[in-house]
Amino acid sequence: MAEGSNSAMGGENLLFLTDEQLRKGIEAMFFAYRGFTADPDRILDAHGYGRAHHRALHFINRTHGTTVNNLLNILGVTKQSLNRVLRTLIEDGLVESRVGRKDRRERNLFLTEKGDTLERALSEAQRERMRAAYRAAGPQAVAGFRLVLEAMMDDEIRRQYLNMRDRRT
Amino acid sequence: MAEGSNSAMGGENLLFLTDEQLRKGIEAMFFAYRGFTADPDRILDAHGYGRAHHRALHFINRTHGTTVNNLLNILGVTKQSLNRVLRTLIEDGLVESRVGRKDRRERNLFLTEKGDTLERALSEAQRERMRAAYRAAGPQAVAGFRLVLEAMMDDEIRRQYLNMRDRRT
DNA sequence: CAGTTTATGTCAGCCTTGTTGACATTCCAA
DNA sequence: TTGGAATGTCAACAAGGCTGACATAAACTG
Repeated sequence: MAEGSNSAMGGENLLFLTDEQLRKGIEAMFFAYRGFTADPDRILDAHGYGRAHHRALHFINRTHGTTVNNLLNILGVTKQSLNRVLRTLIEDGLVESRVGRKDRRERNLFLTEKGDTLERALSEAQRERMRAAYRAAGPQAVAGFRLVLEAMMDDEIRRQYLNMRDRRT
Repeated sequence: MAEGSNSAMGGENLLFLTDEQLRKGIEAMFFAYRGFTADPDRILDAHGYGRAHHRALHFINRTHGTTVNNLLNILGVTKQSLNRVLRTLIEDGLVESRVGRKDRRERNLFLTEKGDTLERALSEAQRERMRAAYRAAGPQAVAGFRLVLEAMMDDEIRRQYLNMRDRRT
């Protein structure tokens, strides 16, 4: 009977919106996010870094030469908070900060080779879990997964997310 | 660690597993989780609480009379960390801690009426966003969403998650 | 019963990563 | 050329993770 259970009753396509179904979705998000961060966390820990470092490395790698201000918008933290993380990454030689050419108030951020190496290790660990989940769930599930996640974002963030151009599809 | 590692190169049914697709999925998780927590965070902030309090309230509500130890397993934090949060909730009269009947070493945790009120406000805000996302994405997407999330959890956690019996509301 | 294990709570102290405030530098427009 | 806006840095504080040590009470075991 599990099958046609969606459209069976009066609410038609709303039957899956019971509080119970929603609660399951909420808990799934909570537990899945833990898994999602678990593998990089282990690597980071071994290097004495935290999740904040990972996020910085990810988005610097993603948009070479990005400015601090741009990074702030994406990460949604204060500049002071980001700066602390950025400083250690620069001191440790993972990130290079170059004074902007056009506007010398800006700093353009790049990964060094060392930074790139760590970023690859982190993202590969995370991709590996994502890949396994995608394989287990199948292509159609993946499409649904992305749709729901996108619908869950704040409007402004979703706009940014969708506008980030793909690098080599 | 192949360089241009494009996992799609060989198999047609793996076409969606390019590094680029995986990266998009990773970023979608990151941004969506922010949205997922944004509404409760605002409410919590107004009450002087944090996310840790929300998690405790959620799972106490979800499993009335649960023990401290059980909560520790679900939340995946140390008892010192949980205790700090629990203590303030008890002091503030949101949670009641009763000595266990069967085993008097245990403490069974319950929400008071006040605790229930806050929990409802928090979960309703979160459900509302989830509901909107589900509506926007459609039933089929929701099924995929849940499948991928479940596949992303750590094995032990997934086992717990799946075993949590439904409370038919 | 004596000794051990289990469940819980508490104190102290550390770390990461948020926050706000103050301030220096640079750019730009009036 | 000067004042305001933008950008980034330094300092200090708070939340909430963590570990370690220890206390208590109850349960279990030989």
